Amino acid sequence: MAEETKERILDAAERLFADSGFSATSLRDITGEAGVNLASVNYHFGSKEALLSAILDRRFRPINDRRLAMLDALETEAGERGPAVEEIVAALVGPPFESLAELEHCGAKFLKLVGQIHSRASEEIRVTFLRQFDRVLARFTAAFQRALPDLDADEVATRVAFVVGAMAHAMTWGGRSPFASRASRPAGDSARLLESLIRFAAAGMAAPRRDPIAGPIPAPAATHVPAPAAAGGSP
Amino acid sequence: MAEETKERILDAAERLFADSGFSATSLRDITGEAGVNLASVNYHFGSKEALLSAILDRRFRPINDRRLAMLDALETEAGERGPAVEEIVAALVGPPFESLAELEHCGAKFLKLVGQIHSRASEEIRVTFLRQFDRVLARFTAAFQRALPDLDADEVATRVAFVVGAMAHAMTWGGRSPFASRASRPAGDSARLLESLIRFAAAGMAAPRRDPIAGPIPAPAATHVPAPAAAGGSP
DNA sequence: GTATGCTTAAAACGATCGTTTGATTTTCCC
DNA sequence: GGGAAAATCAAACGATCGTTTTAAGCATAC
Repeated sequence: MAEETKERILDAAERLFADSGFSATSLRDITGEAGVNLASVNYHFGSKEALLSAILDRRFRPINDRRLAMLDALETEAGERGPAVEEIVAALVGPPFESLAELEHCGAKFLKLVGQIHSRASEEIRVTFLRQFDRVLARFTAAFQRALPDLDADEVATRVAFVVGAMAHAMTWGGRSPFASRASRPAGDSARLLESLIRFAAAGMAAPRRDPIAGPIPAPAATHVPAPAAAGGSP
Repeated sequence: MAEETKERILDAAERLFADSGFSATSLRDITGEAGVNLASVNYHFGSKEALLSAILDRRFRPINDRRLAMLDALETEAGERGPAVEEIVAALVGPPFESLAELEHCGAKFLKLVGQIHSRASEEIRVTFLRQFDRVLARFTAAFQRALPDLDADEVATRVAFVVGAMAHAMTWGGRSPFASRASRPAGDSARLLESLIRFAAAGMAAPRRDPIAGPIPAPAATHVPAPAAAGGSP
């Protein structure tokens, strides 16, 4: 009954961290939900922080391995000119969604946790564990750079960050905006959500670069809008 | 010295919440940083949750007012056919970045807090305060729908969520991915970041819709990749 | 001057946190 | 079957949490 306890803790903690966040979830919540003793967490994992690392490691390692394997296959297949933008995007954002589909309800909450981690990422976690993302991001940024030679390196890195943000947000909220009052999207069509995300991200990555010739962008600052009168602007 | 204490609390709490998150920041951290007494928070705001609401309200109200004012101006100006996609995007994501520029260092940390809230949004906060986002998102979704008549309503809502995610991520991390080891982007070029975001988001919103004719998307599932061997795939 | 209303100050409250302890039970190999 | 190792258990530790209480400052109005 050794491994079972560890996995019960991992599952419960993954679910609770995703729902309520790391700091707001107590070890007593976790052990209560898992049906194990309070001291089991510190016995098996050493500390609460180490438990979080174990959760992330369990899910992220195969995801990142799969991302790199898909990118390898794409680059081998495409040969000289490199894979297309949409293919690279699919290799970057696809594996997390595949994990969602595989784990079905078991580990579905993990994706919410991913979104939380992407936006929080306490310093300790970042330096001790998430170093593997360096490798993944570097590989994908290089692939995008080759597919988009018109963009400078900074622009590519910035747009990759946009893709990661859109992905994390979609994972956390299932494609709906968090504040929309409408009922949330029915579960199960994560394939459709992934398809939409790939199209969106590929088009964004391939957007024309700034200042193809010159001149300021015609959009926001140009449109002079008087500041809204007082506060509380009703409907 | 009444208003000064309240604002010192708001400023310090905004900064600390943005850096460490809501649950991980104690009232003693806040009052220590602000140089005020511990009981001042509960005296002036009632509770820690109410303090967070006050912080969000102080910054979000003018931002959302400005978003709607810009959209109003765009729609008046464009007349029958409605504003362009890029203009709508600029009205949606521009105001938060303008607030960053105006507040400069004073309230710069607020954008990180925005990113945190967009990904966390504890239930109480969501239902009591952030209802105003319903109005904003409904208006902008309708504007996008008019500019992109080929897309169905679900697809528009999904893509708007992607834009919000990319924006929140950019606000939190300043356009760099959170796990990149490189030095963070020098502050001050938030205008460039905004410009990149507008281009990216506009292109993503205007991406061709799914299945212009038929057939599965050629990207992820099609590429058969053998699952990576064992765990621990080294560099 | 005293009284009144707002604000700050210091201290303590009960609750809950992550962690540790030491005894007890279970497991598994010889 | 006996015994060392691994795992679970109840209980408590010190620390810190959000909140409350009580008293002291300090203006202004009478």
